[in-house]
Amino acid sequence: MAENKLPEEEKNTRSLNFIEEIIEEDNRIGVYNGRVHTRFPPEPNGYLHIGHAKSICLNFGLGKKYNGKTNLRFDDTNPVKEDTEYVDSILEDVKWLGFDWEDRLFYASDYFGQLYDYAVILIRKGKAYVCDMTAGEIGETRGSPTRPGSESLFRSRSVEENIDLFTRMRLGEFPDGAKVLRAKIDMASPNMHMRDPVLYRILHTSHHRTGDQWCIYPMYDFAHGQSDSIERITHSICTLEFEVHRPLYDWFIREIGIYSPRQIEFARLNVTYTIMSKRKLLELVRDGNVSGWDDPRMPTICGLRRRGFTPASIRNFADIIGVAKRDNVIDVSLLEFCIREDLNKSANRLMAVLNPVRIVIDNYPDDLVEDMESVNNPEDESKGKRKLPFSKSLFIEREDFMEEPPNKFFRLAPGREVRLKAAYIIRCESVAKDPETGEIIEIHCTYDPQTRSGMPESNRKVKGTLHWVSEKHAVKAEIRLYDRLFTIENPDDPENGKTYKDYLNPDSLRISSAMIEPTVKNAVILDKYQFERTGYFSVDKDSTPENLVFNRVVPLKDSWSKVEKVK
RNA sequence: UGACCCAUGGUGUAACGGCAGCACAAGAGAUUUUGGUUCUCUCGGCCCAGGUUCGAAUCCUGGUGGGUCAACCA
Repeated sequence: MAENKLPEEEKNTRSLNFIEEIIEEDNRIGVYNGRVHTRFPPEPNGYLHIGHAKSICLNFGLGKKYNGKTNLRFDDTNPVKEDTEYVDSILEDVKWLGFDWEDRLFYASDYFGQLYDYAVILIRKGKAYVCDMTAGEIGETRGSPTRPGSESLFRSRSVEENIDLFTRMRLGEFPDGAKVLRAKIDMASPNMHMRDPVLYRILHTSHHRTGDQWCIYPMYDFAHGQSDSIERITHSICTLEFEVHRPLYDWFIREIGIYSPRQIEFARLNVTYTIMSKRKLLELVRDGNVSGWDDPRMPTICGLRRRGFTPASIRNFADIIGVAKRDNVIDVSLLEFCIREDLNKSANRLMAVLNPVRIVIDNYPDDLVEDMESVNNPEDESKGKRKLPFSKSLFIEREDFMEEPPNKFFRLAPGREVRLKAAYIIRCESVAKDPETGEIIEIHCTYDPQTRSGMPESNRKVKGTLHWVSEKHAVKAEIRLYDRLFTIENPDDPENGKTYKDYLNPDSLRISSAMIEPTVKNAVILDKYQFERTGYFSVDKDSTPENLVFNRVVPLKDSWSKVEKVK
């Protein structure tokens, strides 16, 4: 009993990350009456990636941990970039990751009316004004981080004039770019975001949800905090680059005089050998460097899903990497560890030969077929067993045979014995080669009938165990082998004169085929298997019953190839 | 030539003034009908300099290094 309790206790006493500390302190003081309400606020202008997954797991995880709630809100304030295609994919991805926003799906565009009223409040307080300068002029008069800006000539317009102009902006009397609404704060602030930021711009563009109802749209800064406020969010968690926005976030809430959530910033996720920037990801798709947003090499959620990652593995990854404020680059091997750990326990095993060479058991009866029994998953007895047809002519991996084996080679070689998993121990007697090329065509073996799995003699120790598949029963499938998309750890940090594109890995996709045991015929899209001794594979969406296609999620750990490389 | 943020093994992340721990990676061994899994072990760290203190990774000061900020993007 007491022992059963231990892991539970450990879990509860696990140290808190800095956000949890803030929340617990807020709860202790009673700032939000012990209420915890978070939100995940994507802009629907692209597909979600593993970095978003970190944020999703964080926000929904916090909601769950503190018996609170988590909203899904689309930050859709820029109709130029946004589209329902992205809304749909985001909905699907969050759901797939295993999170539920229940009845709390919101859009910043739901609040356009309210936001407009907030702007009017600021105007009436003399805290906002309509400015006629061009974008260029506003930029020039903003100054620089080290030099104060200068005030707009329109800064002193009367409240009445501002109300009139803002109303007419909304009515569509002015063309795009003619006027903006600006906050009246401080053009000399050391924080650039406080130098009379733009609140509203004129955009005669149809919005994916509000259509042509509006021709002025709020900027991020004017929409985000107020949306949080409207939804009674307690802790508004975002990434580090918004840290300098926080004074402005608080300024709007205070000046408008509404409920105040608390913005907290954490360091975004980076992973080695890939990129996380939406813009660059989009370029890869547009330039055809990958097949699409869901290319299995992409760090997108849909890419990882297609590759064969499980929601649990990604959630676990997000949990393990932690949350802090310092910049970080997570080693991709940690992600690989997470999916291996999950699939090792959940994926059934299959015999699949990726690079086949024929072996003939010379002393095995020509037409005999025996059913060999093999466990589906040694980690999970409940997964049962299956039958593998065995016959005279088989395939094994070409790499599992060497004519002149080095020291620690435990596999098949002339005169050597190995075990065929779940079947017999065989001995290599001779090798048939192509007289022209010298390539091995056939390996001739003999088997020991007393060593069939389960028989007493089968306990004989041999150095190696190989996977195999019966030639006439084998099912051929297409195999897609993936490697990292980039050749350097941090493609975002290229050498002088180069860009991330210069580091694209030309071998990130290798298409091959495999001979697989007949059980594989039952495989359907997204099914995951461990191909014995080689790796984890997932059925691709291109797969059909006649033409199976597998993605390699990740290879098995391979300490032999390491030994080989050292030589 | 500014403001703000950050700094713990190779990579991440703990420590709340009291023995620097965990995970991944790396290395060694045991087990194994997967060179997988599992188990054991090893390697390796507080950016620097002062100060406060009986005692500092932790607090203070000053350096150094890194990041963010000058879209009518989010």
